[in-house]
Amino acid sequence: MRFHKTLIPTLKEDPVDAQVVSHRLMLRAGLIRPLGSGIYTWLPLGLRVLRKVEAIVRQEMDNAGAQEVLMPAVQPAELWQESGRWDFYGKELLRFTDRHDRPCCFGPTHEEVISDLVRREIRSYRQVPANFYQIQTKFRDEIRPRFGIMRGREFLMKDAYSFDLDAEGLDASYQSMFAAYQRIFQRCGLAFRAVEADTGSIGGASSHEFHVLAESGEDVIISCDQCDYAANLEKAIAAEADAEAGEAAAPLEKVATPGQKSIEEVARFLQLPMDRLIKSLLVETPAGPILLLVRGDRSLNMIKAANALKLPQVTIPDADRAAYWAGVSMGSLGPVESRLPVVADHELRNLRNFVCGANEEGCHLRNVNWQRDLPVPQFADLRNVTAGEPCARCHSGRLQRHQGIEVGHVFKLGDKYSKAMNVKVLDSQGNEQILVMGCYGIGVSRIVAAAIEQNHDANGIRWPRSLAPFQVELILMNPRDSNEAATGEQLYQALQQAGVEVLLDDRDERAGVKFKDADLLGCPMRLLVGGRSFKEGMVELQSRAGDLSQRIPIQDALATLLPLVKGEGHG
RNA sequence: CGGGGUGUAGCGCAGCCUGGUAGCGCAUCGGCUUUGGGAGCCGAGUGUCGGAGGUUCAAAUCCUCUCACCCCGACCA
Repeated sequence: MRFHKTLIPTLKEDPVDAQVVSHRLMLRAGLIRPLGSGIYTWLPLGLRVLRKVEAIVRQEMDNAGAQEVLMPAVQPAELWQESGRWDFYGKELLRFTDRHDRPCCFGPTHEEVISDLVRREIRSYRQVPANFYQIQTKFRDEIRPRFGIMRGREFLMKDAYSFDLDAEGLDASYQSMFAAYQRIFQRCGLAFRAVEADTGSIGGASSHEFHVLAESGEDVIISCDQCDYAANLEKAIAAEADAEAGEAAAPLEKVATPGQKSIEEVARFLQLPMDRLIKSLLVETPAGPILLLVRGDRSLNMIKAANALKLPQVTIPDADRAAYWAGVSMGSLGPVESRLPVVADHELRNLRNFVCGANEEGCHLRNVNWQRDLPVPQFADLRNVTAGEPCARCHSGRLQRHQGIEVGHVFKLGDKYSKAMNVKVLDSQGNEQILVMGCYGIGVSRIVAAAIEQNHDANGIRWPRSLAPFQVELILMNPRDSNEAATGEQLYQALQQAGVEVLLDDRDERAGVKFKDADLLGCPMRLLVGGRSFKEGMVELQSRAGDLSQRIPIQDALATLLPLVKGEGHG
């Protein structure tokens, strides 16, 4: 491809709105341009990278035996009403009506559509297992799109859906996809980790997420430093501490704690460690207000809370409503003689002589004990684990905390959709049987951003070889010099004939401009034709990684370069 | 959703407080000189000042409404 004939609008200055590296570099390198909040045009260079990811995904899915289809982006509401998600899915679902006033949505995912297809077309147990996938544009009307392509509203996703006769079949399909995903992310040259995950609004039994490790990641993942336990923070658990030999119950005591609101303030005021306090959190749910308790030094995880309560959503009410429900300000709220339903974190089960709000303005209770002072509540997993806690699986390791970008997610859906939508076949005995489903997503466009987060330096992108828009950028130092131009042209043609993807920078610009742009664009290899070395019959070969810089005779250029760019590597 | 911020040339910004000829840098176009890490000089073009309404002799500037974009926020909110 010729630079001067291609739209590659590089920017010298950092776009002011871009907060993360990948967003900045994608704009600066001319890969994308924004159209609205969370929606982007992919320019020629960016599209090449996107197609690289797509091709890798497609190959591995095909190899794993999945069949490619392409489903509609626009879907009728009836399907979503049938699965029950029309009401359950919140504002993220972009809804609209067609000219006949029929409600529709722009598909954020395709469980309903594929279920509908399969129930119509697949009748016999002989036709399963089957796995269908597509690579398609999705739209999710995110609360707050940000970080460019990383969390856009419109994005390119690969989604696959497996159908099996029984749980064993689903296990096999799941494992096959899990393995395919590992190959995909390896081939993309990414450092990633598979973790146990919450199932979110897709629903279903068990699931794993694939995270690219990066500081800018929006998700927190927890992993053990000894065994292979790894989980999303929304799901991660730590080993429970052993019950301590019981401290004798001390007499209950009400203490005035004027003006001491936060756990920290109260702990300091009473000269107690924070883990002797109980944090009382009033949350709002579709089932009304509920009081949640975690240890003073812990934090509540709302997703865990929603799961524990078996409710779709748990939110923090605004201060006025909270005070109305509680009858006291939040700083003095507590579970003793509370009118509200109480759920406590597991960790509090063995806590004795603890401190909590007295439900009386500016007062706390100390030496509170379950049973004697208040009924033993329901216990559940409500809290975030913290780095350094012992691993629940191996008990010898310690938990670590990383940030990750979720690029893949595999679920065992079970019969959640197939039952609701009546997806069944006749088995070998002639009996109807509901199929069990799995679903498997990959954020194709997000991988492009994640790859940049992991592969860049101060000067620009450093593409892994497998994703680079071009393997080689051939810089013509002075296109107006006919000798240099002719040699550059020959090399350009020869490389193309040898099947090498090459970008010819034939712009009539100063050398410095082309060097800066080449750094920014991040092709793994750079070939300089012209200038000083040319006068000596040489060209210069450099790697973007900086580990290679050599002069080679013009006639040897092709032979030297080819082995370095052939095949798929991680460069 | 709540809170905050910003909208002025393609991009980055100043001007607004205190109303009175719409500016600067980069980019673009032309010319000359340059030419190995984002060149220099000379010249040129470029704007419904986000939109609507209002106040005023006069509005980028003041007031009201509105739209868009960005940031922050779910353990004292």
